[in-house]
Amino acid sequence: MHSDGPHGPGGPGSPPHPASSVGPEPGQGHRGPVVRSAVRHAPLVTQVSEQFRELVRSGQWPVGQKIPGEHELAGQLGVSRATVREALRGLSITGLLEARIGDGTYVRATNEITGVLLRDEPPSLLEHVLDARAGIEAACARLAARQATPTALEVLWQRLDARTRAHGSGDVAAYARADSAFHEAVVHASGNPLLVRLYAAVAEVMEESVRHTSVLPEAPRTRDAHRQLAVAISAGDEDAAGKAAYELIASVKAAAPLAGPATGARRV
Amino acid sequence: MHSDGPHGPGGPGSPPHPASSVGPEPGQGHRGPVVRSAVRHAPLVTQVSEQFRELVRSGQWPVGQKIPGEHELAGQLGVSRATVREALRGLSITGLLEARIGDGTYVRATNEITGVLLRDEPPSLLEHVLDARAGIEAACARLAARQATPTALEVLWQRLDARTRAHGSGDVAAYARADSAFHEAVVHASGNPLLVRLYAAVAEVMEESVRHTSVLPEAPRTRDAHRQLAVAISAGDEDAAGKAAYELIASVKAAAPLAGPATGARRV
DNA sequence: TCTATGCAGATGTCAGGCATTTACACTACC
DNA sequence: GGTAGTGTAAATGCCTGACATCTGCATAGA
Repeated sequence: MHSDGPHGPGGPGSPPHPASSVGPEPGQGHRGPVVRSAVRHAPLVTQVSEQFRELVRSGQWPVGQKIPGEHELAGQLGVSRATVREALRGLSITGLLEARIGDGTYVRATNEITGVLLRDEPPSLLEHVLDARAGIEAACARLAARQATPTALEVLWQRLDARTRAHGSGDVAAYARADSAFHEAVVHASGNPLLVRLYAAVAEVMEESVRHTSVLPEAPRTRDAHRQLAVAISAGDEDAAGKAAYELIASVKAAAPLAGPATGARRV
Repeated sequence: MHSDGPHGPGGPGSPPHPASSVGPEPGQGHRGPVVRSAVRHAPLVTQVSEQFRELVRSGQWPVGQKIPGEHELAGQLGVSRATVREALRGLSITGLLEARIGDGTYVRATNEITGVLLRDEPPSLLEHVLDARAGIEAACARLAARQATPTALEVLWQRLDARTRAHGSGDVAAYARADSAFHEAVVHASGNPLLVRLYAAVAEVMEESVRHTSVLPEAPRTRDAHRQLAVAISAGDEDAAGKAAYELIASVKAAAPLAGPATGARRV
């Protein structure tokens, strides 16, 4: 070595052992809090960053919430503030978090791809988002029609039923959730993890675009479109499945003419 | 203020003025090197990070290349190493860069979404990537058939011609480029920036998956598929355009049966 | 020729400091 | 009573300087 000091790593009074996690429950991180002396340890920053990302993704740090301060996090994790800062900065640049000077750091998105998309093209016409969503869902629908497992099909129909029931109940929040769940079932039935991720990102961007969504009574055309989609997938008809996905979005557009970003839009 | 010191920002001997850029040509950064006292300045780290990202995206820092060291970057930009580190860390976490301890920092991807995808699901069956690509391209093809501008159509046919010529020439590299250019033209013709970004990401993932690509003579079916796609888009036939995009991928799959990731695959 | 060694340089981590901004409670004034 | 101004605590932003540790490479040795 080109330089030698009398004290251990981290200068005089090095921290004995990083311990404790950040979330509410102590000692149950992603894969343990922070391991410093593993046989082949990954950089500390990476571990810390991973931990934060897990907290965001798992919902322990919900979107919009203010997370603990840098000093506090550093203390809890037993690492220096610089390390925490680098980790947070990474997630900020990714778009997952957002640091506000003099205030604190807030959670901005759950999905990293969403973060990137939102950061670079915030307005992004709602029509573009809808078209992209339709395209990905159509692709998934085709794949699902070709190769969906029986289990996936069962889930699909269950979700469709739940969606119909939720619509009848009048509970808008429940209806919105059921609707999302149905569409996710379609995407998952494709069996393609890549498309699942891309869809999730686009869907989250859409959520962001139409935050002030007012759920209106859906048109019969829209309701039919949902059923047609499930039917086509179950029948294994690729072309029909793809077309149904597009018809679905078309029905939504017809019910809510688009005029620009953040226009009053309906649930799909 | 709760504490006051006799010296300026950054302790004794603060840097007089950040200057000079990082790239080969001095003084021509993204929008000037680093502006510290703007009327409403964004955080320095953000500016620096933006600058690095631009260098990656513009190709001044090509994929695979080792970028200058942190100390050097800090010196050139006139900021502290901590700031440079935070900026680099952000891009590392995103997947754009990759830091190797004791060695240096390397460029890993041009597209941030690609970086995220590669980081989380590195293996990702080649078939999944192909299907995702086909799905997005099909969606773009449908949109293009509906609303492509005359200019976009002209570009499309030009690229198809160029692709055919490149194939005849036998120059594999040129052929690969021409092929990519054609597909990009299809996607751009959709007029949807969101889909353009997603396609670029997936395409880059594919490049990574089939790095050792050996370009084989394309089957007649594949060549026809390319032409059919252009025809359908020009004719404004949505359904035909979508089907053509899928047929294109199907023809490639037929010519090169997939057995797993990194299987010898052909150019599409 | 092959192997061991040492050096230079890179990233990783830490500690501590001060600057700047913001939210919020408090006070004084109208 | 309501409003504008003020002050303070706490947060992020930025910097300095040091040391640890790893890696690539040139060099000296077997």
